[in-house]
Amino acid sequence: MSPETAKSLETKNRLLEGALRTLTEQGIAKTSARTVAAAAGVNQALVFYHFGSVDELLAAACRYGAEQAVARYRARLAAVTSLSELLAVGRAIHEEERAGGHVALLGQLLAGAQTHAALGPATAGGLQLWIDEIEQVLVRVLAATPFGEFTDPAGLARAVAAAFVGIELYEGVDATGAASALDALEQLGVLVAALEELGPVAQRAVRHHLRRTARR
Amino acid sequence: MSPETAKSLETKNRLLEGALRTLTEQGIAKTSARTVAAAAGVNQALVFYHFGSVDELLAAACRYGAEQAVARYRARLAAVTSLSELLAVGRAIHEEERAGGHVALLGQLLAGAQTHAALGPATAGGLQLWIDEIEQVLVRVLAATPFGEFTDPAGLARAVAAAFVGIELYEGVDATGAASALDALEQLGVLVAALEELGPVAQRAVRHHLRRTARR
DNA sequence: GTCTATACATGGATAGAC
DNA sequence: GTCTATCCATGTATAGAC
Repeated sequence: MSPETAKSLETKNRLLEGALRTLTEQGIAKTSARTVAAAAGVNQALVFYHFGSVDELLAAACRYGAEQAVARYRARLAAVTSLSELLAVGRAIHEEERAGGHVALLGQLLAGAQTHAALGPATAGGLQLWIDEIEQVLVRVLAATPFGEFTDPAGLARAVAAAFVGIELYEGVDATGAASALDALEQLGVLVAALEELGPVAQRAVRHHLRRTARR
Repeated sequence: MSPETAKSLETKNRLLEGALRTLTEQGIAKTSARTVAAAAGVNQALVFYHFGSVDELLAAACRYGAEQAVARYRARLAAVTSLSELLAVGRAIHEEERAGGHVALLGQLLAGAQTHAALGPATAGGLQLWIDEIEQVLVRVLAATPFGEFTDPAGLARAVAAAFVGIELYEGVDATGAASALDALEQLGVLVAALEELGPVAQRAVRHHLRRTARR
């Protein structure tokens, strides 16, 4: 669009950061041009000058925030080589998210997308960044199990991402409940990890049984 | 409180229904005393007269709506006897939710609870109704598998409920993605169902292996 | 090009009419 | 007891100052 002077970029960045802070701390219901501008320390009308509308600012903030968040965890996810490790990393991310709230932010935008049509594609895009990372991990991890050929990493990655968003939102109203949910999933991970470690003979038997009964 | 005249109850009910309609159709961001009252066909100020504040109305609507929704599915959940059946019922519920949106409504309230403190307990309570139902099913279903003794139905029920809320919200911005997520989970259900049908000898072997490696 | 002052719309809440 | 008219706060958007 414009040549993007330093001053303009500075203000835009302040607004993006302000939008993220407001969304995570106040939620979509309390996010407005005024509240965001207050968090950013700039005049309220600059939202409209630089982004056209509140929705477009939020859409931009979504992309901006999701990229940052995913980049933050990318290395750790790339190091995962088993399902139980994936669960452990998920748990660690959850702990950080308690403070950062980047995932719950997607929940806020998902909720807002209901009315603010412009948020739909942006939020889907932000979630997609997570999905892509998770899918890569799942492809790697599932190939090592007897279940690899019966699972769909692309679909599962979507399920995992959406589920994680749900759990992060849930954590906001019942921290104990969310903790027990993650505990249970971790336990489930240990279970599957144990199956991963079945001897080669048993693995072949399971695989054979699955091929007969679990035809997709 | 008051003797609850017929007229008062009528207005309250209209407001509760109006709140549910507004939350599902417009989302938490567009839900206000005015929009709810418009949907209910009553004067805006009646929200405050009958419920004290918008938040208290939403909290009441949450209880009201969650009870209705859970009652609607209770019989079907009670009939579930296996994991794959549970997944199938979950899928069927999702299809109905596309129209009804009772679960996505919990997502909206979860998002709103961030700021509107009064919504937190109410939403947690609404979710709890779902969790209780799911937990009962899981207790029943898991006992029949070789994994029963290594899983925590209470925690898993929370994980399942939160995940389902996340997927319903996700469906709002990417229907195809949500469908593939559910497909993948269904496929996973078939997989586990196949393991359920391992012969008794193999089941004992798996169980034995788990006892050694998956000590909780 | 960047931002402020200002106009107009919507939302929350209550004093007082019926 | 039930509800309406009305007030003030908050939100969106733009016309015009710098």
